[in-house]
Amino acid sequence: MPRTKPAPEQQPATPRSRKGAATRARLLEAAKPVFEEAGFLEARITDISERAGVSHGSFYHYFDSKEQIFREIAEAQEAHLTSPSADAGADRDGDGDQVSEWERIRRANRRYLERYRDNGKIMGVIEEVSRYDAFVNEARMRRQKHFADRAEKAIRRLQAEGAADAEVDPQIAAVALGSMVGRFAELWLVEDWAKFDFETAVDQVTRLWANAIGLREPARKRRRRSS
Amino acid sequence: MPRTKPAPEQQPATPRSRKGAATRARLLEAAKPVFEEAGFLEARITDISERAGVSHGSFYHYFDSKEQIFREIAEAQEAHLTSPSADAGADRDGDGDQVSEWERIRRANRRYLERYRDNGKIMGVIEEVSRYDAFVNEARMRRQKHFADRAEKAIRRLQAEGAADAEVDPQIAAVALGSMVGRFAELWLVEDWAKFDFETAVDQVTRLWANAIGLREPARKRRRRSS
Amino acid sequence: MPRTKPAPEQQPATPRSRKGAATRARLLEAAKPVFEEAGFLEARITDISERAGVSHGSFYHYFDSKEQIFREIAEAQEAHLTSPSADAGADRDGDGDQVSEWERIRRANRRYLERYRDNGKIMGVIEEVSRYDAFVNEARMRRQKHFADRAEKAIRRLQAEGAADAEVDPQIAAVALGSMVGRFAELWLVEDWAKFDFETAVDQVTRLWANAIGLREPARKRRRRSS
Amino acid sequence: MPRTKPAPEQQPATPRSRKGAATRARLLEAAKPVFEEAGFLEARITDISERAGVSHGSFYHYFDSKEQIFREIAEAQEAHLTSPSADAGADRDGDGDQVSEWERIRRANRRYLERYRDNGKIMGVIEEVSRYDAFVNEARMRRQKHFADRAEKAIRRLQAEGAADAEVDPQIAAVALGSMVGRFAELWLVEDWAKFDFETAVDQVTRLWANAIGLREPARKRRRRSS
DNA sequence: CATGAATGAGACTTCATTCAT
DNA sequence: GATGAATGAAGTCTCATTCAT
Repeated sequence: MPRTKPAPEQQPATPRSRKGAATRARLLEAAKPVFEEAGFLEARITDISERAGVSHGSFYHYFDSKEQIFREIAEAQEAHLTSPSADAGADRDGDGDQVSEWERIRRANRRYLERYRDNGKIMGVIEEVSRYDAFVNEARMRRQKHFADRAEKAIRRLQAEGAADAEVDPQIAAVALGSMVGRFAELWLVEDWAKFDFETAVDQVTRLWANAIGLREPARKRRRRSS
Repeated sequence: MPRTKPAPEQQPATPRSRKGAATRARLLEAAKPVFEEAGFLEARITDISERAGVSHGSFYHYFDSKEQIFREIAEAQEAHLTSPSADAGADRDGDGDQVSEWERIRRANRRYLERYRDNGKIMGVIEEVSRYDAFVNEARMRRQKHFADRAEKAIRRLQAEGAADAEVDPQIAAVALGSMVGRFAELWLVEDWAKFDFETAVDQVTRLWANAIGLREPARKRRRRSS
Repeated sequence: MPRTKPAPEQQPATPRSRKGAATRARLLEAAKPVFEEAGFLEARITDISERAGVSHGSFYHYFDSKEQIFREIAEAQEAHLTSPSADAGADRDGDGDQVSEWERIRRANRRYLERYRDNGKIMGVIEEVSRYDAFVNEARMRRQKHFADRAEKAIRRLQAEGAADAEVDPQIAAVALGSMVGRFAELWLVEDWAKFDFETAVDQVTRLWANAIGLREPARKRRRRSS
Repeated sequence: MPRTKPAPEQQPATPRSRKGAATRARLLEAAKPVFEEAGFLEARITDISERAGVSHGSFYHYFDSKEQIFREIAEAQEAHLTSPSADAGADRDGDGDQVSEWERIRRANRRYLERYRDNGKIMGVIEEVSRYDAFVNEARMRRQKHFADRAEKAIRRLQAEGAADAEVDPQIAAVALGSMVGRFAELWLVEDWAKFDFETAVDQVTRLWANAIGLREPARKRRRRSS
């Protein structure tokens, strides 16, 4: 879909001095809210440089174009979305026991939805831009792939253990369920489809996911709704 | 997200003469492939009128703007996507028996995916434009709502019948599963994520959907894979 | 030398109406003096459209760029420079006799110098632009070739008749003598090297040319200096 | 024709230290190939300083502007073109005899063409720049004058000796013949008009020149064609 | 001396939209 | 109804030059 020129991979000079690096960072910082507020198309270079407190020309010292700087922002955002959880021992519960599969899914979903929620605005713009900028679209697809691959592996493992519906095609299920979470996040947190309680939404998405692959909810140690 | 001017609700003169109506139709016909090939932003009025064999200025006899004509196309497309199946007695199988719930879901999914597939290009553009045109976005949301409402009702009914997981929140499930099918269609049929066999994909999405709400696959009358 | 992009051969729409043709012509007319006064680099599109009394955008309705319109002017100028003499029977003198070879050379030189003089300003700009615009340079080279070819043929003929120095290489002589007249015209009429009486200059250049190829001045019917 | 600002005659600080002088020289060295490859307009200060291995800003320690540095290069080039022959006793032949007038002309032409050939690229750029930089144009005119003056004197002398066509106007002939050699060199060696054997070209140009002023080829001591 | 960050004037260009014919 | 000429706002981008460190 996206129809963009190949995009010259060469940035115009990485800042060589400390001051330069600071200015570049300032521009990036300034650009994000501008894009969030105005959207990609309406955002003007001037808005960005003005907000960063630098001249018009300085912008071009560090970035080739509006596309260029946005790509960098999108890239960072996508990386953030797929970065591993900060908390160590994420696979243990409070008691140090190995958490259930169900819980593992819930945690992944919660993490994703939290991060999406905290960056809803820019996520919306990424969705927009990815439709006409091949580079940004590619970054988005990489995110999808990342989650799909993880999901596919998990499904295969569970099927092998006899813990999941053998009739499910792991590849298709991985994309479809990734789509479910991704789009649900967008509708809920960007498009304001409805107000859902956060933990409820996490639980529900998790249940749908688990059900879908035929995972049986662990009998004991049932999780108590938090909110 | 989408930020568009209110959009004056009045079209510029509905054609009164037969000739006028024909020209208008010609423009609409011409616009679709132009948008498909160039995307919304790149498409120029000139391209459209040229393709329609009409002068540049004539365009403005019938449409206020590029947005205007696109909205009409999007509207039609969304209507098509949600229009009821053409074949009557869709809820009967070949033998005239009431079809199973599972089968009903499959048919809905197949219909949606078929229609998405046949209009993949323009669907992609709608996705794009809905990000910055409130009107188009609204049409898209209407579609989502349409499917969500139907799904929600069905889930409630099945839960009441004890045929679906009572723990599932019908409202959230409806959005999430609608998202699943919608986004899966986009990734598969617009973004070329992977090549799936059509019927296999339909079956799989159906299974995921049914599993997710805890629907049990009908024991007898099992459907034979077609392709 | 000249380093220009290939130059898309397609003009943006030949005017289809009489009015359009008039506007286009007005722009061409306006462009010439602007280039003459400001030179190519300093000339701004705005200057041209303003002088033509049309809006900025109208310019782009008819021409792709400053280069584009200049090329057309240069092309016309070069064509003018090489166009045949208007006066019929140019090869007869007042008495209807066939004119001498010497006289023929003089007439060609006079014609060239007259035309160069009458368009000195724009010729200077062409010299300039031809250094960095391949298209204009090509037009200039075509002019050189035109004169060189004619000269070469004449020299060969005269050598065959035994009326010219057999040791002269017709090809080299043609370029060199063409260069002599061309550059002399530029220095004299564009660079204001010195003030020469017009007819004297014509006579002298003719003499040098004729001498150079070893042509003998006709004994009788000697031309009386006019000025 | 050339329209440039007066050009402040004061250079920005002649380097006082040895290191400074070296840097300045490095910049000059670097500038020449840059201009040759990119032409004047396309050449950027950055290209030059980069090639010289100096920072962008340093350039301005030594030169006021792009014009400034080019002028210096052009000046040097013009000086080189008009500098006297290195070989002493240039007016004697191998036997120590005074060389003929014809031979003297040939030597001057050969020297000029050799030097032009060895610096074709930069000569082309000088031709270009002289069209819009008064200073460079002046240097070019000085060259022309230099040769014209020498030629004029020679012609007068020969006429006085009865060895040249008395009807030739020495002043006009000097410019015209200088133009002939200058432009011929440009067409041949810069514009690649055609491939001529070097010595043949020298001979031919010499013959044309000598013929043009009515010089008789020396009867004896005839030169053997070398190549 | 050297560095490289910062500046900003100013031209080009696009194309949706208007309007006279 | 149809035509296509005319408009002009608006933004992008370049690069020589300045200047603080």
